[in-house]
Amino acid sequence: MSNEDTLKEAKQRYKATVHLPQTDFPMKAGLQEREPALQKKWAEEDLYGKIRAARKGAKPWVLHDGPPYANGDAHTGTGMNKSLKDMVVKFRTMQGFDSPYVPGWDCHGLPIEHKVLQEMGGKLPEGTTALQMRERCLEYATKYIDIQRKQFQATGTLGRWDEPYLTTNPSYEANVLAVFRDLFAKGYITRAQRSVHWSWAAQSALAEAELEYEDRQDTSIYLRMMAQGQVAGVDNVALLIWTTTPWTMPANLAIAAAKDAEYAIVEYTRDGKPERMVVAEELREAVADKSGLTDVKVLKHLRGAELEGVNYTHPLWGTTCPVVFADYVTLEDGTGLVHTAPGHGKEDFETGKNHNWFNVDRPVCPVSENGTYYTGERLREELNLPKDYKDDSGWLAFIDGKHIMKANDAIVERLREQGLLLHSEKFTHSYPHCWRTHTPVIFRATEQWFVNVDHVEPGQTKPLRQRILDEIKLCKWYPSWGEKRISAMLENRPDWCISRQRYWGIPIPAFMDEGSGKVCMSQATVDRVISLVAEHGSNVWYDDANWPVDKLLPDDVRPDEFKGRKLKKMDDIFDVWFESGSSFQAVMRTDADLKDKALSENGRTTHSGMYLEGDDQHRGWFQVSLILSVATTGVAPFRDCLTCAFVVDEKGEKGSKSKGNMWPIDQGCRDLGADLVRLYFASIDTSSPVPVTYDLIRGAGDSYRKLRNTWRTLVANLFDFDPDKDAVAADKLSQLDQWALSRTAGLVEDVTACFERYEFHHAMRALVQFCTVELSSQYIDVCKDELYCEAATAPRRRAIQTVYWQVAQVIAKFMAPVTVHTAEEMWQYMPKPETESVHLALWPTVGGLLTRKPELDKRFKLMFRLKAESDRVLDRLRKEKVIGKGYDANVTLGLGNDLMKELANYGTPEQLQAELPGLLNVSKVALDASSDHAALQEFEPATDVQGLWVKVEASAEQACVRCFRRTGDVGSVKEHEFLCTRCAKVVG
RNA sequence: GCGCCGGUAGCUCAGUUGGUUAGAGCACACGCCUGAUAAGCGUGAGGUCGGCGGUUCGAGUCCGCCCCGGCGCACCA
Repeated sequence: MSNEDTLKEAKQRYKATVHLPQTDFPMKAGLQEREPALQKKWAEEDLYGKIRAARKGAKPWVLHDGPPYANGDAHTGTGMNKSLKDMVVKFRTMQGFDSPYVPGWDCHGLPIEHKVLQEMGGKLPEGTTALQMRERCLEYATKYIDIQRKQFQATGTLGRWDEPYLTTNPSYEANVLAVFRDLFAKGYITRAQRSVHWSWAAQSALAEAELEYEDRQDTSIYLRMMAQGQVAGVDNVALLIWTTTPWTMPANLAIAAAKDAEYAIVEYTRDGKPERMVVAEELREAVADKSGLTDVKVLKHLRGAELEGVNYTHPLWGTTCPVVFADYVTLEDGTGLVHTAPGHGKEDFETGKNHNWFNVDRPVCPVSENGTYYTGERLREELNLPKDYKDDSGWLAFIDGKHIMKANDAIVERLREQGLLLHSEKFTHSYPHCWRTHTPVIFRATEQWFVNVDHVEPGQTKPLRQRILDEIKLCKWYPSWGEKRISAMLENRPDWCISRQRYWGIPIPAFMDEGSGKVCMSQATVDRVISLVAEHGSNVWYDDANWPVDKLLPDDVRPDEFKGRKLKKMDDIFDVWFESGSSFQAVMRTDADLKDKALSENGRTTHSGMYLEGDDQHRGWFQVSLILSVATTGVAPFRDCLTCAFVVDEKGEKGSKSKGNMWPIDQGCRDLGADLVRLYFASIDTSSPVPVTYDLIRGAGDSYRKLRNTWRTLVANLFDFDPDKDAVAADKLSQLDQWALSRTAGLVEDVTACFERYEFHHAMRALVQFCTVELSSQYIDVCKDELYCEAATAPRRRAIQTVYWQVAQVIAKFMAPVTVHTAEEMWQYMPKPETESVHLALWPTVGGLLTRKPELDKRFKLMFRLKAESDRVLDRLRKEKVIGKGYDANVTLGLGNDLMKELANYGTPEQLQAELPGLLNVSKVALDASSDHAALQEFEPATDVQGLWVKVEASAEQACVRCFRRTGDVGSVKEHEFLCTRCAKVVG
């Protein structure tokens, strides 16, 4: 055999004695195949049930799920919401809390009713009963619950999916009514005539949360309202008003002016004829410019107060109307004289009410629920015109039955023909729209049920609004500005209109005496309805055949004045927000799995630990939940309120189903892997708009692969490690091992703190950073030689394996709430895992081996800085082809006095010279503190360490064929001529 | 109009109570290793920290004004 052959053969032979990593844990994730399989396994083995059993009796910490609407696909944004919730629940579970997750759905409401009506051809067909229609709605909702459930489950979210809460469950409905009953008992409920937001397309009143502001172009008009008699001694004067809603002119009852403002009476020429009008002095020029008036003369200035007693002739009806004063008249836009139509404006309504222009039953509101003017007699009646009114002008016939949006332009033209229109122009402004039909909303005076937010209930000193604001302060808001936002909203919000004129919902349990028109409601009557609904569901209200009024409300539960009277059921249903806002009662306080799981802390008890939704819920679910919970139980429904922002597409546009720029969440999970999608959501700051595209999510693959591969290396080196037998005690660990554990302990502190604050992206950053720097580039790289080349059972090797084992557990656990499938897959490769599933394991805590050692952190920070300087010079020599791998080199560190002293803290020169080759991944390191390094060419000054010079030279020594190091002692053991002493001993 | 949140490398983001020469990952360039291998390691280039002014021995960080982006609230008669 030639020497070369001998060497080759020796390499082969010795290689077999090296403990190379071994693992079946695949490098490639294959999420698309593995995730569904794992989910199936979890379902079959009932992992959720096992978690519940394992945490039974533990301290509760419940995230209460806000119910998504049972309509359409669960898109990416909804999926992000569910994923974040699952992260919180899994984290709290791992912290040892009993943290059940009961998902729910919002099933009633206009959108479904709308869809079903469309399927029926636009309106309820003749002969179809409300009951039949409601059955269809329920079918529709049920269908989408099944669809969405599968979509949500694709994210790997665990929970009580087989028994979610539904707002259509009779028990849920009964609880909503119970909340109403309590409010009623405490005096919060009023029924009153008010001007409310009204969607003529949806034919229903709308809540603040159901409005979306969109830009809209309207025609704004400047209209001359002819004053009767003199104004401040001037004849023939018009009062100039401005409006963007000409369709409200028929309902005009007055003009409002500002008492303290200065007005001008001006004269100008139009169409060759002189005209006079009153306009606010401040707006005079602007109005004249816009209207193209040239020769404007001011005849007189006057205070607003001087307009007192002035009347004008209604431009349509010829009736006499007054000028009044109102404090909301401003001089920013318009003319300083405000068209006032109490039937179509909130403030106008108040003005009308203050002046007793209408009795409670009948403000002037000629517009019907579908947005058309009333017709015939009804129109006359609603307009409150004199009985003998002759429609000489033809206005009555003109608007009769017309749709307001169509009438707008026609009315403008007609006013122009009458010569009353000074000017008209297009005007773009943001205007409230119905969130479902996307049609402009109007104000319409109707009779509705309200929750009075400023009511002081018996036994309380503060109004509800203030008590809610107090509770808000006691909650924790993430991000913190959420508190300001919701406080501001609560401070400003009007009373809550809770009635809707629809079918698909829970009926407001009110009866009316057909004879007297009086409303019949008492605690007893509501309780009666509650018990029926609990048993039969809310359909009893619509089931006239089986539940006629007298059976629904027998005499014995009626208040005395209604006994024996002919009653009818009233038609209103609850605003869906009232339903979902009652979930703290219908779910948290009554569900069998949740009712004893309120969160108690520092003497304060809230019905749940957390609500987590999109930040649009500040004006939606959070707010209504707060109102109902504080009003009925005195406390907020949650301790923590976490919000996330909307998802947006690559152009930054809000993702929405209707736009089609977002895909269903399960599709993304299937195509990319649920863990990747979840990791992406956990890697980004979800408090500002979250951009979501396939490419962006694929970008999270970098982090994913880093985590997976680093972990794979750890576990691959544990193939012969049995923690029970091989784990070593703390005193057997090297300083480097302890440093690694110290850094891990630091990571535990950081990541835990981040999870506690729900800052998943900071936690993930810390984790990935740790894997990249401390593990991959530092600890793992440095440990390879000892791990591979020492004897299998050598204390050094077992020490490193002990560290790997510890660190591998920590990483798998930290990944568990986020990459739920991958962490579970990892867990199956852990030697002797502490639990059957990673999701049953306990969150890592600091202590024992995982102890922070700041002095070691400091020591190795310096060591790795030395390594960085050495690497820089090594790299140069590599590029110059002087050396290849690090073991080809010997390094001499030239040390200044200060650095030498600093190093002395960490060991004698001999100790350091023994330790550093390993750390620097070179064959030999010498410390030289005596030369004048600056003067020596072969020394290169360090760039980032004061008083350090580096010299690198190729080693002349022979490399050990087993460990590749050039230690200078190869062949010292006769039987192993190609090995260094260490390897020879190991091989034996 | 009022308010909130952002603006740091080509991209995604860190940057603690003001404190050496502003960091990381990806991407890019150049190398090494072939015993983490559809991996791993190293080096490099890349920044007027949105702009201007102020406080300070010292400002990405604190203050004021402005610009840009996002959002919320109000007004919209």
